[in-house]
Amino acid sequence: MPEQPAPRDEVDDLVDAWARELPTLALEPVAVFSRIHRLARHLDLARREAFSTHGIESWEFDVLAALRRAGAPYELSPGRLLRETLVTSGTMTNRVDRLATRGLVERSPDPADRRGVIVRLTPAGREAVDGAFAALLEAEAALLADLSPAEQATLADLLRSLLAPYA
Amino acid sequence: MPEQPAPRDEVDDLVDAWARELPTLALEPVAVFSRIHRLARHLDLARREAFSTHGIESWEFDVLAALRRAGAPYELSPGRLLRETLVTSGTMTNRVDRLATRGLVERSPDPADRRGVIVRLTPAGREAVDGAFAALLEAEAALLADLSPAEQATLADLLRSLLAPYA
DNA sequence: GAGAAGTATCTTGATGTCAAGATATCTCGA
DNA sequence: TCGAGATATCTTGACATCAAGATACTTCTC
Repeated sequence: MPEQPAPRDEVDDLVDAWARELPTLALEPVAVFSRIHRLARHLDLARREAFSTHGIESWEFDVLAALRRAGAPYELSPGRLLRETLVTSGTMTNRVDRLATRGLVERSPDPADRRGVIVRLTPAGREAVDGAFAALLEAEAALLADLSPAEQATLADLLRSLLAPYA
Repeated sequence: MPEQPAPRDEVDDLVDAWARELPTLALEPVAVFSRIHRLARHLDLARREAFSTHGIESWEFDVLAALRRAGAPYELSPGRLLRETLVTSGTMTNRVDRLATRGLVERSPDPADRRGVIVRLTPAGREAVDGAFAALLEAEAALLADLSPAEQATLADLLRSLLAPYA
């Protein structure tokens, strides 16, 4: 039950423009995916903003958060980290290097596998990620304020359905 | 009316992990925004895949599509293009350079403003963008297949509400 | 109409990411 | 036990992007 329907947005204009130029195409997918694309972009900016007050960047949060979610002792392998964060191994090597330089993580050899490495959150890293996560939740909650709890749940369910094929 | 509820997804696991580690935080926003983030990523891959069969890349499509939507004679200024595609001026200069080299757009001086430039779609550019757009719609429609038309409309409406503050 | 401020585009230098490949180590079957 | 293939991480080189600034032109104000 939206209090009032949302006004036309930029994607409505986008769909109209395509409809005018290519009237024979079925444009329904654009209304969904173009909005997801744009929201993701705005979300990135909001994340950057929220994290900046805690002195970390989005890519740093992604890595630190994966370690934090793992629970004490906050350790994961680089391979596990890159699977969690969907980046390549070269990128992860670079990220861990820089986080270690900043003292937010430590690298140590894996005693069980001499090819392996263990990345562990330092106390400073844990402090940074916990603060940044709280700030992120606060910022995101503000973005959801116009939706009722029921609408939020409906939205989450519909998004889960779209994500299901990738499980 | 979903035929059957979607199975648990990776974000359900993510939320559970955070809840285990930080039980006092309200995690509702994560269920929405983390899915949007992930969907945007999968969507990027799907776009790349759909466009590759037409020999163009995502960034090329973004520029060509803006020109195509403008309608005949398919002309826009670089400034207008960068506002449409949300990139910086340096990026747009680079993109137009490469598209012109490939013969998909042409650059000419703006007769009305000697600072200005006009970027125009060539016939080859129009052919490329129309084919790529059809392929994109087809791929996106497949991703939406599990949602009923009513659910698709609900989803689009909820996303519009989230996007409204940025209008 | 002359100067100041605004606008449009391009250039430069730094950065983060990726793809491909190199190196070291492990695992499993013969 | 030996070797082939799998696995884990790191290195390298190329590239697209961005931020900041340079240049050229236009518009506004007095």
